[in-house]
This record gives sequence, structure tokens and C-alpha cells, in this order.
Amino acid sequence: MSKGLPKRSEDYAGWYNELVKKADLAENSPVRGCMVIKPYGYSIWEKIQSGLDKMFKDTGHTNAYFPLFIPKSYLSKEADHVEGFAKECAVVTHYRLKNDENGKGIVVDPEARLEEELIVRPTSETVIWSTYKNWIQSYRDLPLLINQWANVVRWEMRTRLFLRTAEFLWQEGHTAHATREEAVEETIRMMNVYAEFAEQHMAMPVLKGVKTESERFAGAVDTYCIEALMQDGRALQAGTSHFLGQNFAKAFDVKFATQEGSLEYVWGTSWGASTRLVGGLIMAHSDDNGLVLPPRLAPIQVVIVPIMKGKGMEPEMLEMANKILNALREKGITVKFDDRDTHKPGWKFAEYELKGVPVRLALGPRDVEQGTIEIARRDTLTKETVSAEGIEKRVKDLLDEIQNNIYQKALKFREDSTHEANSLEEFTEILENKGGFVKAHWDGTAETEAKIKEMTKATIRCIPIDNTLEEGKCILTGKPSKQKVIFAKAY
RNA sequence: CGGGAUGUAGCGCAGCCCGGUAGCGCGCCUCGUUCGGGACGAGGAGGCCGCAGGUUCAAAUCCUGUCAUCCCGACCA
Repeated sequence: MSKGLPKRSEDYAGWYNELVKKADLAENSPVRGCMVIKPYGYSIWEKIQSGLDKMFKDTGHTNAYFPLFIPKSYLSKEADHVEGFAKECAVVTHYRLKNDENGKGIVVDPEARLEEELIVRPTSETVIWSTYKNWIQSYRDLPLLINQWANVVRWEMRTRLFLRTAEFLWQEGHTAHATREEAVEETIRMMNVYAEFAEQHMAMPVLKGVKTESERFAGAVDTYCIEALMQDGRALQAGTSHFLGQNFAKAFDVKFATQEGSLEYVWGTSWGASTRLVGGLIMAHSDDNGLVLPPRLAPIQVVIVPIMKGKGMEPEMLEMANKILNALREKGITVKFDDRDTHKPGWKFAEYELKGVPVRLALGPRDVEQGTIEIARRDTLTKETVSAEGIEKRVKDLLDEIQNNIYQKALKFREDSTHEANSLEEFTEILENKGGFVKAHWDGTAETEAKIKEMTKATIRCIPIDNTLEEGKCILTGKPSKQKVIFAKAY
């Protein structure tokens, strides 16, 4: 029914792009690759932020803020890190503009060249570790558990709203520890935080795993990740947690005095999740009618639409609506009463469906007369007329049910879209016809991974945590393999 | 950076081949009737046709250049 929204089955990419715009989540900016996040889209991000932020605080982290600009020389201190990010950095070279002498507007003042050029952070490891050097002297200063909410810039070639933009919002945690074990534990803990958030809040099932060398974060020893599966059968990395070993400590000379009096490099982690999660949320659940939002992240959980007859709203109807409104609010439910007389009910129904509001209540003269109300759920598109008595309890339960239902639906989709391949032919066939996650044996080399990528476009998304070990042969080289890994075409 | 396409009203498009001074749908504004799944009628506002040159009596239309955007590849959360 939604006007002009392409069907997922016919044009998935077009469906996504249109949905983001039509549901008022975001739009393109005058600057290529950047986006304007509109109020409704930003509200979802705020929900993500507050949910994650609480989990970070609950695990002992505190927020801080480090600067947007990083001296160019910092980036080059960690060899792998610079190699990973150098190609996509925005660089600030001047600090002043002036009026053009030929009267053609404004130009960069060539006199105002910076002594040392600044890069706009693509991530903050370097500036943070250079700061940690001063903050950490003794084992008493550890662990240092810090997170920051910030924007970062990575000059991407091809961008898509939320999924990949040149500037994006994220959080990045940066921690320092006395021992390797403690840092690894932290890395895994934060991966689990992301997984729990994705599943409990976003209703998006994820695989937890470790990245292969070629997919690893530049500068990390190990990258842990959560991988979600989108409805078109492509994988989305939804959060990463890196064990940095002592790489950054060595690059920035961050040492601490141990209890025994020796001087040692600290062990680091970093972990991040971005506005990409909003893209994942959209692609995980939404349908041809528009967004489907999990109640825990929906900016509006319930909308009440009055059906007006004749001149406007009857006082009785208004009274009933307000009663329900208050009862719902007392239950902690976010509810909107849309009493605008500038739009017809049918228009509003379609609008809130497009925007993914989980529950809609419609209230008309008939209901006022009979003490009933129409309750409709977004996830199943079903509706029924029920007694208005105790509606708040019913809505509360329904929100929980919807949250659970869309998770189960996404989980079933992932299970149905996960296949095993025992040969290259089988592997290719699955990717071409079904998509999704493909479990297959791999000989453990980057060369083989690269060849498979070249042939099929699929990459190793992760080596699952707690993977079952089983002897087998690599689907490409036939060399021995100890376990199957997860392949997929990815965003 | 290669290959392809497109720039005309807020959005989506037609007009261009065959030059004659701009049109359709949606949206917007006013009034009225409507309101239980994107209402209807009547009236109205809005565009130096991406930009710069050229050809011509005359250019959205032909020619040259330029800029921008989108799609497909190489890179990536």
C-alpha cells in the first residue's frame, strides 16, 4: 500500500534507499557521502545510544571525549594501523580563508598553511594512546576503561545511508590493562555486550566470532565481531571488539610499573558500534509496507488514532483517548496521540506503518459507544477490536510479544539461510541461488580466502566462538582443515 | 581511478530526434464536502530547463566545454 516503495523481492537496494528517505530517517547532504540524520532517524540512534551506554557503564566504563583532529604524525606510529587507514583520511591543511582578490568569492589563504597537517579522525586509537601514556604510570592506574561517543570520517568511495557514509556517528571504547588475559577478557566481554544488545534490544540475532587476518582491524592482534544476516542474504558486521595486544602501547610507549617494580607495556582493547546499526535494524525486520521496529528501540511504541465524524472530535472520545494515553504512559510506554484533523485516519494508518510504530490503537464513535478499541500490530499487520478496559496491560504484553516475535522471525530466517558446503561447486551454488551464511572448511590461509573472494564475492565473516572442531578438507585447496568457518557476501 | 547513464517546480518525470519562449503526476496554499485503510470538487502559488560559451531572427531542444549526481567495478564499520 505504501506509495512508491519498491518491493524487497524486486529491488532490495532500491527498497532500502527509498525506505530510509520515506520513513524520514535520513537524507543525503550537499557533501557527497555524508548524511543528514532526520529527527525520527536520530531518535532511533538515541535509543541505541542510551541502551549501549547503560551497558558500558554497567561494565565499569566511563565516557570521555578526545579531539576530532589528530596530528598527521600520530597515525604513522603504528605500522599496520597507518596502512589500514591512510587511504581514506580527510586532511586539514589550512586554517583560514580570505576574500578572493579577483572578487570571486572566498578562497583558501595560502599564507595560512598548517605547520603539521591534521587528519580528521578515522578512529581514535592514536590520539588516545598518546594521551594514555601520560595517564598510566603504575599498575594502580589500571585497568583504564574509557568510552567515547563521537563522529569519525572515512573517505569512502561508495556510500549508502547508514550502512556506509563518509562521516558516521559511533562509540569507541579504549581500554588498557595490566595483563594479556585481562585484555582478552575485556575484548570478549564487549563482544558479548554487543551481541546481547543486538539480540535483546534490536531483536537481531548475531553470530559471535573472530575475524581472519585479512578482515582484522588494522593494528589489532585479534578482532572479535558480531555478524548479522540481512533479509537479502547478505551479512552485516554489526559491532567489533579488538584485542590490541601491546601494539599501541609499544607505538606510543605506554608502560606501567608492576607490583614487583618492573616496567611493562600495557595491554589494550578497542571496540565500536556505529550508526550502521540503524541500517542493520532496518534491513533485519522491515517489509514492503515500511519499517518494522522492535518496541525497545521504537521512538513511538504506540500511536492512538482517533476516527472523527462530522465536525471534529466528540468530547467523550477525547476523554476516552486521554484516559488510555495516561494509563499507557503510567506503564512507561511511549505513546503518541495523533489528533491532527489535517489528515484522514487511513492516511495516518499508512504513515505509521511506514514508520514502523509497533502498535496502533484506533478509536472511533463506535468504540466510544461500546467501550471498545481497535488494536493493530505492525509486525503481523493484524488487528482486532477489544474491550478498552485494561487496554494498558494488553498493550504492554503485546509490545513484549512483538519484540519476541520479530526476534524469532529473524532467527528463523537466519537458520533457514545458513547452509553447509562440502565442495566448491556446492559453495558456489548456494551463494548464487540462496545467499546467506555458508559454513565451509578452509585451509586457514589468506591466499585461499582471497581466491574464494575473487571467485564468489564471498568473504569469511568469522570463525565462530565455540565452533565445533571437525576434521575436513578446504573446499578450494583440499588441504586439511580443523573447522568450518562462516562465509557470506557482506555489506 | 576505469565503464555506463542522468541533470527541466519541493519530489518523480515528459518535452529534446524534427529549435518558435515549458508541461504532467505527487506534494504545497485557499474554500467546501469528507474522515473505521493513503478522500473528492473548485480555485491558486511555484521553474533565468546544472553552469559557461557558441550556432541562429529565435535554444530546454543543435554544437563545444565544464561541473555535479547516480549506477556497475577496484577499497571499506
